[in-house]
Amino acid sequence: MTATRQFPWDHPRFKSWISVARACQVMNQVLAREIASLDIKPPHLDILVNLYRFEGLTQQDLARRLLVGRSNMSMLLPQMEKRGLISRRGDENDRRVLRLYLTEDGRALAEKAMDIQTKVIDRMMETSTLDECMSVANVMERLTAALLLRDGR
Amino acid sequence: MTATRQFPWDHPRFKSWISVARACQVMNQVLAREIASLDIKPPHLDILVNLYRFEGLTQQDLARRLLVGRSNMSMLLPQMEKRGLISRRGDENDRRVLRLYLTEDGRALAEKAMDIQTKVIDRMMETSTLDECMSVANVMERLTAALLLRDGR
DNA sequence: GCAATTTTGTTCAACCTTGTACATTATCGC
DNA sequence: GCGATAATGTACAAGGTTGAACAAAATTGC
Repeated sequence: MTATRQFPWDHPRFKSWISVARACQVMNQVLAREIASLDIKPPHLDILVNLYRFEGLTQQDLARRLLVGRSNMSMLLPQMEKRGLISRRGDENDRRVLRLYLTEDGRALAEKAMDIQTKVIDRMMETSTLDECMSVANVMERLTAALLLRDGR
Repeated sequence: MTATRQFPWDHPRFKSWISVARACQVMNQVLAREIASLDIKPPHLDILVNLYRFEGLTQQDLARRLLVGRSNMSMLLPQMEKRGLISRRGDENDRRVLRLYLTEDGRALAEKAMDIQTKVIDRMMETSTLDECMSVANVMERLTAALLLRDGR
C-alpha cells in the first residue's frame, strides 16, 4: 500500500520546464554582463526597448507590459529621467498619467543595447534551427496564455 | 546609404526568446502564489528540492546548482535552519564546509511543495504534446550549454 | 451635479540578491 | 613541514522588487 512517490524530476514535463527556467536564468546573467558596459541592467533594457517600440506609454502600461508593480516603475523611471534617457510628460486629457518618451540619448542607448541583446540571443539560439525556435515560441505562447487565463494576473 | 535598421522584434530568434522569458516570468509569479500557502518562496523551494534529491550538499554546491552567490545561501539557510526545515552539520574531513540535510519537517514540506510545483507545471504544459515538451527541453539544454561554455560562468 | 468607486502614480518599510571584504581551513609547491 | 595560494562560509552595504497605504484625478451610478 505504500504508493511509491513519483519523483518530479522523472516527470518529462517537469524536466522540460526546469531546463527552460535554467536557460532563462543563465541568459539573464549573460545579458546583464554584456549590457553592463552601457551602465544599465536588464530592467532598464526592458524599459528602453518598450519605449523605443511604443512611444507615449504610461507608467501603468509599462508596468503591465513588464509584469512588474507600478511602484517599481516609480522607482526606476525617475532615475532614468535624471540620467537624461527618458522624459515624462503629463497627459493633457488625463492629468493623472505621465506619458513616457525616449530622449535622443535614450534612443541612441536603446539601439546600442538592442544590438547587444540581439547578438547574445543569436549566439545563444544559433544552436537551434529556425523551425525549432518557432516551435519553442509556439509552445511558450500557448503556455503563457493558459496561465494568464486561468490565474487572472 | 541609410541602412534601414533591423528591428529586433522582427527577428524570429529574438521573438522566440522573448516568449520564453515571458513564460518564465509568468510561471514564477504563479508558482510563487501557489506555494505561498506553505509560507515559502521560490528560492526556498529550489533549496528544498535540491536537498531532497541530493542530501549532504555543501552550501557552495547548492549555490552553484542554483546559479546564485554563496552569500545568498548564507542568508537563506540560517533562516530555514531556525525554522526547523534543514540542519547544517560540519564535515569531519573538511572543517570549512557545512553539509546540508532536510529535517523530517523539511522533507514533508518539500514533498508538499513539489506536488504543488508539479501540478502547476502540468497545468501549464498540458497545452503542449509530450513531443513538443521534449523538443523544447532539447533546445534549452543546447542553448544553456552553449552559453556556459562560451561565457565561463 | 454629486457621492462612491476606480485608476494612476508616489512613498515607505520589508525583504531578496549581489559583490566585496574578511576569517578560517585545505591544498600545493617545494 | 612550511609558506603561498585557493576554497568555504559569513558580514555588511548597496541596490532591486514588492505590497500596502496614500493623494490626486477620472469615471460611474444615480
